Amino acid sequence: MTIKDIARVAGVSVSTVSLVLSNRGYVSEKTRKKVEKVIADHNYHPRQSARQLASGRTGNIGFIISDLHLSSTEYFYTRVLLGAEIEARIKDYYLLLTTVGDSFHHPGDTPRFLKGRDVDAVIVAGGVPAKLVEYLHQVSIPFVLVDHMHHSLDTNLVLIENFKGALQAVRHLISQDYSRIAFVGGSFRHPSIQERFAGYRSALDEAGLTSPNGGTELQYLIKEETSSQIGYEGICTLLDRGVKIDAVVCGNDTTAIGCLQALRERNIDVPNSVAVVGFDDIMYAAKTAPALTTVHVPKMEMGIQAVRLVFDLLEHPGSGVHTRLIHTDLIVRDSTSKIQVLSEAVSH
Amino acid sequence: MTIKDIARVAGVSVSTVSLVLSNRGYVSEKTRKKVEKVIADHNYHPRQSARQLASGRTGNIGFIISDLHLSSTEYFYTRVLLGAEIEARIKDYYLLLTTVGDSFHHPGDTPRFLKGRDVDAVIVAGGVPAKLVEYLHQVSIPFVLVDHMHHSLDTNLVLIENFKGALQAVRHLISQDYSRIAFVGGSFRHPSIQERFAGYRSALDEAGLTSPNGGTELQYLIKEETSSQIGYEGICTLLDRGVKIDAVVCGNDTTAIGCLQALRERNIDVPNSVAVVGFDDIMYAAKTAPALTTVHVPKMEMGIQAVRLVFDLLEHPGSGVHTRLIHTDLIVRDSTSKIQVLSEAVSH
DNA sequence: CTGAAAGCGCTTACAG
DNA sequence: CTGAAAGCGCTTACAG
Repeated sequence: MTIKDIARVAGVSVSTVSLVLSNRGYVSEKTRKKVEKVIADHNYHPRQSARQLASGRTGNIGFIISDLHLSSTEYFYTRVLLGAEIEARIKDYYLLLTTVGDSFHHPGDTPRFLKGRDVDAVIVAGGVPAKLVEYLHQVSIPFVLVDHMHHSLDTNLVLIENFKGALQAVRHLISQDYSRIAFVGGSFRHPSIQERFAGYRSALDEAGLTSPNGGTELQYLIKEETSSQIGYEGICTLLDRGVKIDAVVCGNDTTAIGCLQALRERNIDVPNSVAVVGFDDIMYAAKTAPALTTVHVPKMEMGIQAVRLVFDLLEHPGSGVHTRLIHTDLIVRDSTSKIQVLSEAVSH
Repeated sequence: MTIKDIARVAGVSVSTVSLVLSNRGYVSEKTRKKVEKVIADHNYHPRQSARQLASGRTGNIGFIISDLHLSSTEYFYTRVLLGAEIEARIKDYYLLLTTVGDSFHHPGDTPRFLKGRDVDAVIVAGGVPAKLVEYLHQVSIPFVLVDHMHHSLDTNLVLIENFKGALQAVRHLISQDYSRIAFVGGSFRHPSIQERFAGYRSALDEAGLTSPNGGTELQYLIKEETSSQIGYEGICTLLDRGVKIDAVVCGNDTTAIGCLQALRERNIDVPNSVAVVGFDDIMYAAKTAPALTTVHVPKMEMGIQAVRLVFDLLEHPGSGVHTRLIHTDLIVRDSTSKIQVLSEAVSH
């Protein structure tokens, strides 16, 4: 079945069927109904490739994510992708997924959907090489960075309330009478981690808890990709230095899980001796022992907002760059609740 | 730049350029070189949509996964997807991802890439409604089921050595002097779990460990989707029944993590009082306390094999159905190693 | 081994 | 509000 067949059966021209299909232009109610019935009766679906070729639009959105993010420690961007997929489906767009390594050189590393221009726009999730962002900018394809920024280019963004989230987490710790609050985090060049760290410091300042030397003895900051390994090493390093801490704020949940592991191995009670706070609220955060207090980030919502922003860009070209902030919430669980009965399964 | 421009610059016909592009037919070495140079010089890439329309092929593979698998407890199929993506890229195919719910009715739930026939073939990862499989069969599109089967249809398959894996896991437990070996698993209708359970029972039979009443008092089998919650409840149920166990084999790692949590809360020492074995070797398996002994399943390899099988089907239509078995390996970690020094961080 | 030409199934000005 | 026709950029028999 082609559009021609539908036109013939419905007794109208091909143009009219096309107008009905794309839901545009002026078609009389009567004609529309008639055509729609024939389409439904024959279970007709236009061929995407023909539409693409004729219209010059692809109906695809490229989704770029780093190898590391997708394949190692992160259970974060998968959910962003899922949200994006669900939103894209509404407007009948397809998501074309690809991964990039930690270096980028055109054309060897250029995602193939960019070479053939098989996408109308691109979503970048998480950290990628700056050169890739510059390339996207240079070829002037509409694109959105999710949970990532370029140091100088002004781009469309979907960002998390990292600063506020960390601030609230530390305020919570302080309200629970913790005062020697450390920070452990990897991926320190990632803007989200930097902002979380900044929120942490502001909260300490605000409470007058900043130590004379700036509190650097309480900080373990590493450039490497965030992981549980870094949390493990972070705690061990601080303790081995003899630093007195009664709480630790982590760059994200994965890191916090490593902290919990190290504390467990050293028989340090959480939360009575040391409290632990994560960030992201990945699924495993609720499964740790004790269950992890963390800052909830609505990951699917990030994907949804990214796709909506893409549609806006496509519909209103030349409207400048836009930023959408994603709201966070502190989730208080057992890892920061000092007074508790041990060995009791209440989380179920 | 279009194929016409390339032909003009190279001084050949459009047909010749097309032949060079698709790397088919007979083109003289000299002509080929000449054309390839022009293509490279102008950084020309053919428009997919035009190729698709003219050839009748889409260059896309549909990837279907259930909502539950992608969005809840599973960190398994994401890796299968990644492997598939990497392999598809080699032949310049795109993967079109979609999720399906736990019921399926045509046409409401039909993935849109099937409606418009935007894919040449389909990969189904994990459990999906039987009706969806029947629909794929009925519209006679080439498709491969990964880690899943239909009860009566004969389809192309990529399967795990579940039986052998479970058999080896239990043999290992027996060699470590465990003898009261329980099985805890969800998704009991899923063929992989059934096979794992069958392997477990065969190993017990083989060792003469089967109890008079068939050992059902050692089994906790649930139809619900596999999760850590099920592992938690499974252990609690068995213990509350007063069943004596010294080891537990789980349907998968996620379930095993729930078991570990329950045992920890009841202050039952793992592995000295009870050993725990998982299946899948998800990333978190190495991060649990104690680290989880499990059966390694090469998840990316499953995706790679699925895509290769798809290509075979596309290249050799009518060659019947094929099954590819994915090899597994037992990974022995701390959760089954009775004699160990406690509180020592050796896994790093 | 190479070229001329039809055709894939749509969209989009344009004319009426 | 509707129709006729050009055109999107390729592939593929077919002829030579």
